[in-house]
Amino acid sequence: MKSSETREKFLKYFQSRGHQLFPSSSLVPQDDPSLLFTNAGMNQFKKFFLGLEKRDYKRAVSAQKCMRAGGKHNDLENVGLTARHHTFFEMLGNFSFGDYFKEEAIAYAWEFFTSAKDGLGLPKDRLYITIYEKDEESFQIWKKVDSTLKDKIFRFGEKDNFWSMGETGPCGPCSELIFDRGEKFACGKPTCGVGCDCDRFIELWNLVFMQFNKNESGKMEPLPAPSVDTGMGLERVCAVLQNVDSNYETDLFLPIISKIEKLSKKKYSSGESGVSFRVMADHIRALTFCIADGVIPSNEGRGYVVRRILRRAARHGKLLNLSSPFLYQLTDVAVDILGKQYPEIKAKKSQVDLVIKSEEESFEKTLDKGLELFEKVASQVIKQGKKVIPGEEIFKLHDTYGFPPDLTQVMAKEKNLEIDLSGFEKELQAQRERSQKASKFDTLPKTSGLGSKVKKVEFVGYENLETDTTIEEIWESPSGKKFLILQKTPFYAESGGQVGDTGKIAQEQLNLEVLDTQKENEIILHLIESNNSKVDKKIKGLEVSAKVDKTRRKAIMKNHTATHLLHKALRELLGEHVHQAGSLVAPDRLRFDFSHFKELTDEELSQLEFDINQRIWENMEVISIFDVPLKEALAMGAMALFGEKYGGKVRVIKIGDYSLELCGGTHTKTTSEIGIFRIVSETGVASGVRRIEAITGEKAYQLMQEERNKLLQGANLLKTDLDKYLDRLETLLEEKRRIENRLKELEGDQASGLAVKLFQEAKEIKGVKYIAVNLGHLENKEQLLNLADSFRKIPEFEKSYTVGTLVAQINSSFIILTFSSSIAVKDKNLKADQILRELAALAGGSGGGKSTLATGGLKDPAKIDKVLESLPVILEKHLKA
RNA sequence: GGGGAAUUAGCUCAAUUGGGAGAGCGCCGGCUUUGCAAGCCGGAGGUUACCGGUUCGAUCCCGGUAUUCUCCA
Repeated sequence: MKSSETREKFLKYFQSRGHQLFPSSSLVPQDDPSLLFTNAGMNQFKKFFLGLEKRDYKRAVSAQKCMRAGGKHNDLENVGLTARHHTFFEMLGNFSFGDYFKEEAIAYAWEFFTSAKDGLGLPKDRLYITIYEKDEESFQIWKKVDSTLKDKIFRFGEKDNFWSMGETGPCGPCSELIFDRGEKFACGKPTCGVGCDCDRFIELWNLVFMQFNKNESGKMEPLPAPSVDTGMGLERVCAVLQNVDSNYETDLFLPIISKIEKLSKKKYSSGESGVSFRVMADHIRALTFCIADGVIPSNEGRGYVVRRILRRAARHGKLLNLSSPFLYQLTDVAVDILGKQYPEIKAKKSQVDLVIKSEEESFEKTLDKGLELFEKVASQVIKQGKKVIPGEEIFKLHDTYGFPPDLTQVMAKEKNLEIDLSGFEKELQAQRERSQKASKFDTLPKTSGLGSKVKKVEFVGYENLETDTTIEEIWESPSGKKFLILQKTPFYAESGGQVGDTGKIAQEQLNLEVLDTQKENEIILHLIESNNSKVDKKIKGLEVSAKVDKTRRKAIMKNHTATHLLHKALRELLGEHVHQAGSLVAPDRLRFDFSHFKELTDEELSQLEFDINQRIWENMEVISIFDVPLKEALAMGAMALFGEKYGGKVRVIKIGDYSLELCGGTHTKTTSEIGIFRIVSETGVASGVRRIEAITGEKAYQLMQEERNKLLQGANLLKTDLDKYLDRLETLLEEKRRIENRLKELEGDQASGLAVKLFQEAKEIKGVKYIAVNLGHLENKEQLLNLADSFRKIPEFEKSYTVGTLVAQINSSFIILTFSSSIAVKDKNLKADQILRELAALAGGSGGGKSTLATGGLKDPAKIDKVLESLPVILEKHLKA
């Protein structure tokens, strides 16, 4: 059975049994900071299970894309070595939100697996069941569903068969369907059986029964409406159905492997020599999907996971003698296999290719750098007559320069060197401990538990900026922040990049300043000053008026609408590969991050600014449309980030016929309200991501005023008007250059004249000429050095034994310089730096330099004469020695 | 979140223990030569990322900030 057929059958089976079909949610979890990647089908339904959101449907089915790499579930290291570990995989699942429970879930699962008509038709005799040891109920149901199972139900403890969402919250027993792949796959241990970790008894489907709610004291209370969450790994099931030994031999992977064979001109084998093929086949899927979902390689968080996956794949490609870049050529096949089910990878393929290719190229650079360092290290080891590269060095190459240790090993072998792997491991372990220690105190934000006390707060702030309402609840966060919750509110809570509103909540005896507005799920929290003594439980139920700071909010609205214009203008100017990668909408500025590969040119930036201003002048209407079904919105061509909540209804912001975007934020009524749009900066955020900061309205006007004032001041200084500003400046600069050159020339002449004069007047001691002069004030050190240079240009100078000392005052400091002719250094050992140090010491100074030229400073100006007089004395001393 | 590194001309990179900021490519001008490639000479271009400290003196040493790379979580 083809994989697409298997997936299709699953979705159809449950759809025809009242389950709503949900498309896969994004690999980037929405509103869930505790999760690096979406790693199970239930992620997108978490809110329903927690009862935070209600929807009309009680049953759902989905094929969910998942990643397990980095974080708690980390399969990265195993990928390629086993038949069944993946970074990216698909999870098929059916869900019940307080509707059916164990009985139906088990019956469905059994029927789907064993029925040849509606289901997969798996042979019953090869199937086994596991349950939680204390879950008698499931045991009875399984027996009832099929009496032949009686002896094939195995009980396991909490570790294997009890599931929980976190420390607290929903939890319950689970039951797994196990398939026996036969003797051939057994590990051979005497203990081998159901539950063994080897490849014989593999878990195909896990049914989770959410039955309890674990509260903070650890007590488990029965849930009023128990739920079901199931997950089946598509890749495994396909391996079984296609009767192949490994997931990699299914139609989900084989075409990718064939393509690698073609590119590398090497043959795949299922054994150890096939590792690189499997790693690449797995990783290219992960890369394609991650990047399509907007995760771009970077050096932190999930972007870093993607970067590591890419590099690992690139390394394995190199083992097959492929020459970089090559990975991006594999996305074709991945898209062929999965593009129908997940259209986003098809839509973003060209962007994905670009990202992969440029990342491969940058890895290549990293390797080159590392190679150089390796050569250095290796030659040092050889020079020391040693045979082993120390672990510290391997670690440094890896830690600082990203040079993989396995590559170090290969390189070392070529030079007949060994590497100290255990030393490397030790260093790595030490780093791990350092990191863990540092992040120990970093606890995840706890939820307030408010959900049970307060229901959804009505937001009236799209239309009104003030309203009368009542105080519903007061909540103090663990860190001591105080929040008010109102029955309804005009305050916009921070979301979608738009900052929270500020303002006042007031009543006759009460006047509270709202410092910020946040939200938790659908509860809007108003942050108020915590030192206000009137804030206590007594004000609960009080009728108040809530007023948003109007000026601030209006500035925010201008910036938000401008952000939409910017997004659209960028796509028109640069291309469809531009996607939003984050944004900030504040009262004083807006910041917009987007995917793009080059710095924007000055021309592009001014074009962009012009385009947006033109939209403003066109006075386009900004319309918000509420409660549009997502599907419809997308059909209208609305821009949306993948991973918007599917199935739900959304709000769409339409600006004329120009821009259409999903958005919950607040906007101006027309574009002309924005007034002026000005780009302030364009910078890089990460590779492939650019950032534009801009200002609007009054802020932009202020900037223009400031700029004009600066120009006028400049023109004033240049004694000209703005028209001739540039001409005047150019002339001035040209003039300055000419004068500088002329000055240099004159100074040179002067200096060489002075040098000749001083050289002629030089005194002599024991066959060595010496010069000691106080030059008085000089402009800069350059002049002093020039003079010293001028001596060298006198032909007789370098033929003579000459030492000179010059002192000058530059600004407030006294500089001493000593020079020595080359042969004086060579034949008489009269080193300028040495002599200088001795001289300077006489006036509390110090200095240094080269043997022919040295400079230093003097602290005591009264002793300058003494210093100059001492030169012959010191020379004499040196000549004697 | 924690560690390690890097940042010098438009680009790629130098600068011997702290002692006058350089090369190659590119750019501009001139010359030479006319099959092309090029060659020769000259020139412009730098707040050595930013801020502070130590020092007579900092590209170099120390501290902080920013950005990028890299490893760990």
